[in-house]
Amino acid sequence: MANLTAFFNCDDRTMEQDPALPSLNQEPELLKTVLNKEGFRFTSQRQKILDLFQSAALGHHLNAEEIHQQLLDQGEKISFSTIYRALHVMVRLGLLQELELAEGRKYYELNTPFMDQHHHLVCVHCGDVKEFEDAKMTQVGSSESASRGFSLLNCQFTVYGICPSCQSLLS
Amino acid sequence: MANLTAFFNCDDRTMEQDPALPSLNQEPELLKTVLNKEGFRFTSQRQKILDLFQSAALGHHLNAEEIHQQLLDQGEKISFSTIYRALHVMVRLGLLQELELAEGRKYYELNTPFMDQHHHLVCVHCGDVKEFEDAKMTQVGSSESASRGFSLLNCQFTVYGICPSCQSLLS
DNA sequence: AAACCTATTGAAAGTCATTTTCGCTATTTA
DNA sequence: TAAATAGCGAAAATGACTTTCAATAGGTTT
Repeated sequence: MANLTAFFNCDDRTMEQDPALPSLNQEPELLKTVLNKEGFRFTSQRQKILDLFQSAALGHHLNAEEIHQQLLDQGEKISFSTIYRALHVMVRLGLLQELELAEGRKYYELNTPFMDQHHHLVCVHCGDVKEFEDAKMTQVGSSESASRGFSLLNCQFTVYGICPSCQSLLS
Repeated sequence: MANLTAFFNCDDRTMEQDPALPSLNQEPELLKTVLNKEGFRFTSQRQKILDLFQSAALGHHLNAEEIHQQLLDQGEKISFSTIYRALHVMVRLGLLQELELAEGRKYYELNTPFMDQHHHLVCVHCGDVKEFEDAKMTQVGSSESASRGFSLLNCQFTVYGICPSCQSLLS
């Protein structure tokens, strides 16, 4: 069986990801509402983590280490366990999306409706990540999952290559 | 910087992935040839691991644990370090492809030319993985990498959802 | 075919991102 | 506002890989 922790490991509550994604950017109180609706509690740590994503450029991805560091930089002490737990809860609630950028660690970014979903072009040498959008991806993802009776949660297209500057370094 | 071990961590030899993929399925001696050409040695362990992939259905993916278990089942003792090292070498040589199926571990499968590349539909609940093909993926991957000057290594489209049987379990 | 060089192996120790445990604190709910 | 318990931080644990190192074996040379 799969071990997709961010989807299923928020303690033991059984709950499905909410298909109607709230637009948190506007409502300062919305995080509390969304959490409480599902029996989670609002905490300042969770708000601060979400704030990081909201103040970054849309589509910017962060990992646990970077979140920890950015909070330290702004004078907030927080433990890694809290960060990981908050990330899982927010993925579960559909606020964040978990990304596999093939670097041995997980990245997260604000979840966006399917139509705006973007994908990633990764340089395997320097780790640089470029984002791009292409409606064909979402089409293929939804038609493929529909044809097999899957209910679609999300889809990721990741292209691995070597960026121009690394190409010149390597040659 | 990225930590894509299978691309870059085969000891310290600097070598690029061979763009011309040999079709190993026919030639029993080819593994030795391919290894020796790049200064690697042919060993029975490497052959046995490759055999597992070749005897499985094309596109079947295995992780280190499964390889270890299957070899044990057929009476072969092998260490995990040997398995991981062999996998890295074979990815480096273009014989295998590394997959990120978002389950906290890496999967491998026989590498196929781009035109036959297939993608994955994963049930996040039971972990079941279906394969599918769609030429649009490769098109988008190569045009996107070309437009940014990246040299394309490979691309993976992974769709996450809930399979029909898990849907009925969960409802 | 024996000698030689060094890549590869297995066992065990080490890494590192993430998870869990547990006593204490803070948010909800009654 | 008190009782119930979700969430917190610190530290220990986990698990997938990696590395180390002495012994072995593939490939090459003589």
